[in-house]
Amino acid sequence: MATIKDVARKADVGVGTVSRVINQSDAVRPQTRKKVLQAIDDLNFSPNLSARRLSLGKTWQIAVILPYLTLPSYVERLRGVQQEIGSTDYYPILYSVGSPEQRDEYLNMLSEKTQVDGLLIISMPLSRQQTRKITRNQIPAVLIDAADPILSHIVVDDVAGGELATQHLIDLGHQKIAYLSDYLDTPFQSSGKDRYQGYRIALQKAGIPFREEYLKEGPKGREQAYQTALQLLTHSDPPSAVFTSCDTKAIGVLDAARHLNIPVPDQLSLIGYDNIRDSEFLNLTTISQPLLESGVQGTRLLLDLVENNQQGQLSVELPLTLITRDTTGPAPG
Amino acid sequence: MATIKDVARKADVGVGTVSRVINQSDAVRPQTRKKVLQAIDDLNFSPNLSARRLSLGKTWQIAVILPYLTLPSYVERLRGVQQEIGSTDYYPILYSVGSPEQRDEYLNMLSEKTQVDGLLIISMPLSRQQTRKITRNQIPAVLIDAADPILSHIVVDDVAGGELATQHLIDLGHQKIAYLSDYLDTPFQSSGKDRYQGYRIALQKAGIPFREEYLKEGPKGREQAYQTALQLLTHSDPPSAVFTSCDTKAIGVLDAARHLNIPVPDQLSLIGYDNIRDSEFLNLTTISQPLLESGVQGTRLLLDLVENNQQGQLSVELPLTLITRDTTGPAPG
DNA sequence: GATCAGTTTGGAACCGCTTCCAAAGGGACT
DNA sequence: AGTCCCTTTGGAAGCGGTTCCAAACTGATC
Repeated sequence: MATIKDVARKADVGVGTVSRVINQSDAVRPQTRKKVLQAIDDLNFSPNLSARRLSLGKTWQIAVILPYLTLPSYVERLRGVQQEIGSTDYYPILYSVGSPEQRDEYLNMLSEKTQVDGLLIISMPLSRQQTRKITRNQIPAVLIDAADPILSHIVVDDVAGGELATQHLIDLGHQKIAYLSDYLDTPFQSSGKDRYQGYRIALQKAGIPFREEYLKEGPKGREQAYQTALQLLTHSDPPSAVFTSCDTKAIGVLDAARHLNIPVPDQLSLIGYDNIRDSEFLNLTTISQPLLESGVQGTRLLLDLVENNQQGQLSVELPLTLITRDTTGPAPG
Repeated sequence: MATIKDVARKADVGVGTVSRVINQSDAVRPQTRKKVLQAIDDLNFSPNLSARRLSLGKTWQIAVILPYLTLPSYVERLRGVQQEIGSTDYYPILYSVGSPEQRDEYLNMLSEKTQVDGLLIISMPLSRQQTRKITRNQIPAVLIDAADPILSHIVVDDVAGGELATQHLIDLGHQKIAYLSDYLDTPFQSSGKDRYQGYRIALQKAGIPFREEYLKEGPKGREQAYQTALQLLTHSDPPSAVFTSCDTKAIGVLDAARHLNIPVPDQLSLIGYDNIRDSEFLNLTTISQPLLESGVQGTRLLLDLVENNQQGQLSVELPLTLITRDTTGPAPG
């Protein structure tokens, strides 16, 4: 492989001049430039990236840390990252995380600098300690789909989302609205709680009293939701509408309604959250968040940090949208 | 940022010794090692990757060139790559290709060496010229889901797959079998065409005449397939079975059948291709190709090339399987 | 043709690591 | 204590770029 020295010799110039030509920089006399270009072409020269990086102290690489691509939402956010980064000189290195241990391993390694110019962390909240390590080492970092007390991040306003969903049901005339959720009190993920808060706000604004028996928490998953819904719907005074904290749960409720022969949306309106792929197929009304957009904006934010070496936290809140499909309708009676 | 020199000074040893400790190499006296480790810890030292790469003449990075992640099959193959590469010291850099121009740009750049240690090219046939450039520069490269006259590659026998699918329908007594596909004549992908060939072969073997109006080409995607299927199924003499070149399209056809109130599989049998994740949920009969496995094997092959610097082409053909689910049944009447 | 300011150029020094070679150190044996 | 061989160590050289500085060149002006 030819080096810059070879080119310099061949073109009968100094290495500095070759470097200047390569970097399209400054003033090189046209005839000199031509000589150099010719030599580069003759020798099929291409600069060594590692050398350039060492010299420049910059890698032009961004670490993208995200869960192993099992969920469509991860893929979608990644697509956003790619879309945005594609128009820059940076390249993404994928760190696909399959377990908490692996996550910690990667994060540890990457917070030691000199590996990449910045960290983009997707759908993965950080521990206090990890956050501290990153800030201490002054590594530009942005979280997508996770909040952080110190680092910049892109999130959605789940309180507003909860309100949006509930308001939709209220607008349809519903008064007896249940909320079915994952456990509200977990230290790891606050979205369920936020959505619940939105639910309460919407009720309050509409002057509908909150009813304890319409709030159901439980473990994650469709099956769990199915069981809970069976109870809820056979209650002596059952709700006419259910808002679930995620689409997976909504599907469980849909199963239960079908099992109990309760027609949806005639007898029961149902709204989920997240707009997962299955929801489209099942025609589930839901709240959608801008997944791709989160990747785009997160990348943009990170590159800003990297390039301008800006300090300070920036947190962006993306808007949610109501997707009206076939599982919500006017309140019966 | 601390360098190896700082560590050496602090531990009162030579830089060579520090390097030896970092690389867990050779013989360093335990007490010396301890001193060095202490200094490394004190200074929060972490070696500069660019320097190391320059010195070693190796990047530990693999370029993964693949189409923008629109199709689940791309994602699935990528997952295979990640799974396999995760257990090594290498890391993938994603080059997501959105257009032929971009593909050429990336390939050109990457064939110039010193950027990465190897090229993994997914779902993207190369031109003669590109192949030549890569071989001339002696860059280890492997194609997944595309054949090549010179470079190693992982493929499936799509002609056999097309035949397998069609034969399945014929076995069920179908005579009016449509084939719905991406555009057949594209320089970008040949699998659609191969599958089509298999379709024709199966028809011929069974003595069923080919009918022009049962062949539908069109752009990628579910929505497109939906539209096409609406036409096809409202034809005066509609097919009793449809074979689509991919599951995404099959799902579109399923939508159309539902929209037209055509029961599947009673009135219409439907077989897809690829066995994407959604197919399982939808109980779609399909031809399964080991997508994830292709990523795994391709990566393994490439790393072999990289590490052993082996020459010679290796081409692996992965087996296809018929997955019988609920969308195919006996021909009506 | 001498002077001068501005432009262009060559090349040493540097980025931070690995590795090779020679030198120093250690222990077993005479 | 001296010898020998093996282990351990220090540090210079090299990887291939960029950049800074001083030197060389340019041509306009007197």
